[in-house]
Amino acid sequence: MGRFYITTPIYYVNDAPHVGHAYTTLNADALARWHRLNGDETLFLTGTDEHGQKVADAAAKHDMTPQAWTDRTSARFREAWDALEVSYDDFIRTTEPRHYESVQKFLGAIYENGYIYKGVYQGLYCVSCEDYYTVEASDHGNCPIHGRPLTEMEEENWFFRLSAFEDRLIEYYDAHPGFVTPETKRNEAYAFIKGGLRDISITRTSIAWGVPVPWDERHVFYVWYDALINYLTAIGYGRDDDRVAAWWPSSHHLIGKEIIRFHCVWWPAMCLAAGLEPPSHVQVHGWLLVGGQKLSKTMAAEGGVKLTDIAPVTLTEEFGVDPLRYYLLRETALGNDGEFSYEGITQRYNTDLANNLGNLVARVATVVGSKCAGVAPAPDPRSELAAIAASTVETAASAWEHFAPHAALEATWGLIGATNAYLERHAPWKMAPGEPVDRVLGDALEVIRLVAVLVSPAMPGVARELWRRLGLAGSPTDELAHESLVWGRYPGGIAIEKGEPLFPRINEAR
RNA sequence: GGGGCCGUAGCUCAGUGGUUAGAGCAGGGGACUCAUAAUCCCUCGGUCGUGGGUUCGAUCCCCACCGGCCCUACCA
Repeated sequence: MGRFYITTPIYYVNDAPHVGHAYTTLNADALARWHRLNGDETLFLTGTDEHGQKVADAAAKHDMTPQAWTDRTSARFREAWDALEVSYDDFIRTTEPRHYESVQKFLGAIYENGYIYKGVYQGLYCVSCEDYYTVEASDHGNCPIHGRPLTEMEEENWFFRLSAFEDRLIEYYDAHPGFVTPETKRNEAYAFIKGGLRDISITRTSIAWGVPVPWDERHVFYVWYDALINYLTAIGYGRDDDRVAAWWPSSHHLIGKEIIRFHCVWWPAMCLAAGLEPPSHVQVHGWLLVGGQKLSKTMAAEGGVKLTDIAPVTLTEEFGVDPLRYYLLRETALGNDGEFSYEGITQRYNTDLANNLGNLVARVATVVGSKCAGVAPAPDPRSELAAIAASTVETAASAWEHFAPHAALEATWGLIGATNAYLERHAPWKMAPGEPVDRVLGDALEVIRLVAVLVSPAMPGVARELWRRLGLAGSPTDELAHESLVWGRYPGGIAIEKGEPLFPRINEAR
């Protein structure tokens, strides 16, 4: 038993919560739930990034103060996560006083350590991006993102001496092989560092909506530099050193591949500059790409649908919260790009959830009803399923430890499949009531109990419902995994509930 | 311009310097009828993008090319 501190990126409030945000957040949630189940002291942090010119502009457009505006837009994320049963322990907003305090202390420490200096930034500026581009990065003098002409500008800025950390970053990477996973992403970051680092400008005078620079009131910190520090704010940086010391060594950042630079290069360098160890682990995930006919047809007016156009709620209305969670976790290995499609989620729902798990529960309940008068028998301690269950638990546990929810679920469905086959072989529905029937059905019920616990990080609602139908008191997460994920704990002798189909099949090819 | 990733069965993806390259789904056949027209068993199916090279031997290593994609310093 240890500690597990997992974070998502903080989401930019101007975006509406979409499936991409949900993908990251739900993976973090499942990992957090697994670790709690194992008795680890767990801290799961998410939140919103609320500074920058774009936020100030959006607020002005709605005739609101930036604070009032972000109060509203930040709440959308909380609501989305609550609807998806995301069990965050802390929701941080970069506009909170605690964050201002930590940012100023953290960057103040870097300043005092001599890694921040004043310079003049000269370059081609894009007003929409609020950023500069080099001539090479520009599109013939136009912004590569917005296509607008870039203007030549000069601004006095404070710079972070990133270039001073090349060697120390390389050393850190060499000494911590698991710092960034998967390995291909680690190599990407490593190669970038080896390629040479330039100093980066970290303040702005042209913007007011940000954290003031403590030693130069005319400046505010540029959004990214304040945003990263949220991971430390939440554990009390600058306010509670003991808490930082307790949690920071167990930190895991879950991020999308587009922000590798910030998390795998800048952020560890910033930590070193402030006199702190870098975070212990960054887990990078890939992107969900929209595929399939359904989404493209119905949701794209013109051009392709973007994942960012899809709100998680519209999917939960159609499939339910747990099936959506299952699909996002099961379909794609964390770290790889994956495909997100209407057809894909429908297929996962029908095959894995309805046909395999849901049908297993239904058929077992029916036979218990007809052969055991609805009273559950106990499992056989020496059942052939016991060994399969044990290896399933081992595989799943190892997968969760390695940030591989899809593998944990895959293993669990292997056990479900073995149990369906086991029933086929013994055909309890053909046997006369008695001890042999009881053994077979008790074994199947025990598998369902184990499955309830095993799927609880991914599908907490389904886990609770399975538990209830089995006639068990409390919830599947009341006991720690090492106690509950052991063959033979199902007591039997209790009335079970048949209930409606857990996952009614989705027919028709919509 | 620079850097990187990917291309393996109809689909989504695993995988390893060495005997017959795997899974799930889809397809085909059979069994069963407890169950959500579900389940179980068997089965079809791949010149591992193309062309070279290294090697006793490459899908896996190197080079080039073709095709798709990403990053280039604020969109999960």
